[in-house]
Amino acid sequence: MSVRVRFAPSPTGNVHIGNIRAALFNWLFARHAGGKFLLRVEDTDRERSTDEAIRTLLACMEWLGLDYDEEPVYQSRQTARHVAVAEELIRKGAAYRDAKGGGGECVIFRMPKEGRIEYTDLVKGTIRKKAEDTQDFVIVRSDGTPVFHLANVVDDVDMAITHVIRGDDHVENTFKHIELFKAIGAPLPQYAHLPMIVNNQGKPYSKRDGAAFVGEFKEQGYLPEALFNFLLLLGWAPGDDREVLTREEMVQLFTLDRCKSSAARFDIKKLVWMNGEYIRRQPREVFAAEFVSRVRAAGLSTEGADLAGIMDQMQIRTKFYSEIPASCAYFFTDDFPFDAKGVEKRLKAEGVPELLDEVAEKYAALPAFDLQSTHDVLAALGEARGTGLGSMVHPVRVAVSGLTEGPGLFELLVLLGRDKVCARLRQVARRLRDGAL
RNA sequence: GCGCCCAUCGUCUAUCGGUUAGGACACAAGGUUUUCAUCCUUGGAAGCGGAGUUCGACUCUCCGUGGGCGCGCCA
Repeated sequence: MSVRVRFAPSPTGNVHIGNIRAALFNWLFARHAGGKFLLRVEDTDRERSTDEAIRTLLACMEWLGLDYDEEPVYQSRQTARHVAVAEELIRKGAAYRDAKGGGGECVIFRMPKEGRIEYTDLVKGTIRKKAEDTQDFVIVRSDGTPVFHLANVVDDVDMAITHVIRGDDHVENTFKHIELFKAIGAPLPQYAHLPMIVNNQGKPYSKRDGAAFVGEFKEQGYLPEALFNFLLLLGWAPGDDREVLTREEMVQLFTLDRCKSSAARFDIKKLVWMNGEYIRRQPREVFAAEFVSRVRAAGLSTEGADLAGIMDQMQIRTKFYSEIPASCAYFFTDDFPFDAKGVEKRLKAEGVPELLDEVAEKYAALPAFDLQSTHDVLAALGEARGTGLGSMVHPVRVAVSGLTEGPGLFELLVLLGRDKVCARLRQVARRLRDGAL
């Protein structure tokens, strides 16, 4: 029988990373097996399940490349079917009406009273429980609406789901679900329960622990491929030492028996590293497209700039695309901001304006303005003053870029070009004398 | 309280009875008295405790301990 799995989120307006990870594992499992990955929107909470919330959900899935097969099923449209199944269960004697709890009569499902219920979890192994430790439970509320367990199982039956891959927090529910499947007379799916993503305290990772929703990662400049890869490594490993994998490798290598059964802490530092790793590995055209669009979106013009040279320098040191305008503005405009600490530390020192003027003068007189010559001028000056190259480099860097970090200074100078460099050095010297910086 | 699940470096993990317990992130040092980053090299860093099974346990079993989850007319 061919594999059919589903992602069954209830749209709340935000998509939690723990949730999307379940989607990711389901997707990988389906793609690996050549089966179907289905989407079921559990929108029975009409308050929160707005059209907007559903759009957010779909957008997050698309962003991560989690494409689904067949039309999405909207659970709220299946209510009549759920209730009909409950009626059927009453007829079979598997459920009964009761009025003890709230208002009117609800429908309660009968759990076995003796023996044991057990199943083989594809990641956790055999899980069993004595029947006496289970209790009958409500499947239709007294207002006539179906409860999660019923809806979930009936939909899985109707969608012919073969494998239920979901969070750890459902291991207990599975006993109820199995009995429901049996009572309905439907074949049991196989189960796989994924460990949870937890915070430093071992509690389920939540918005209080940092970015917890897919949308936040997107806003903060994470690449979907990096997030995807990182989330996969939380609970799964290929078995060899590879960590950065292509989507194809993931699909090919993914199996549930390689999933871990213990919870994983969310370590943002590794995600940050991985994001930089993905940016570095991107083909130049991809990086270039993103780079240019970020620069232009910040209102800067790339006219006349040595884009290829700049990108050579910047691709290896970019961790987030979102930081590009700030880290590169000085390449594209003379009106760039100065880092206050850098100014204080490198420019507000005795003799700096004179130094900058002198450098400008020497640079202007150079027969060729290149890596070697620009370096030699500063080296000679440092030598003459007995202060070394470092004390030349730092003020010049801040003067021409406003920043204390960036490409190697001489690479940076050549990329800017002699005219801009000299003009900026003189301008900064003037502003320093005028106390305007 | 009852039940279920889990337990390797600080973190993510490899190991499926025999390894100097490997890799990655992070950290530290060096290559690099021009920064940041990249790259390379090096370093420190782990089997929760106790029994048992076995010639031999990180690995299997049991008992503790710790943590998580479940026990809704929530999903």
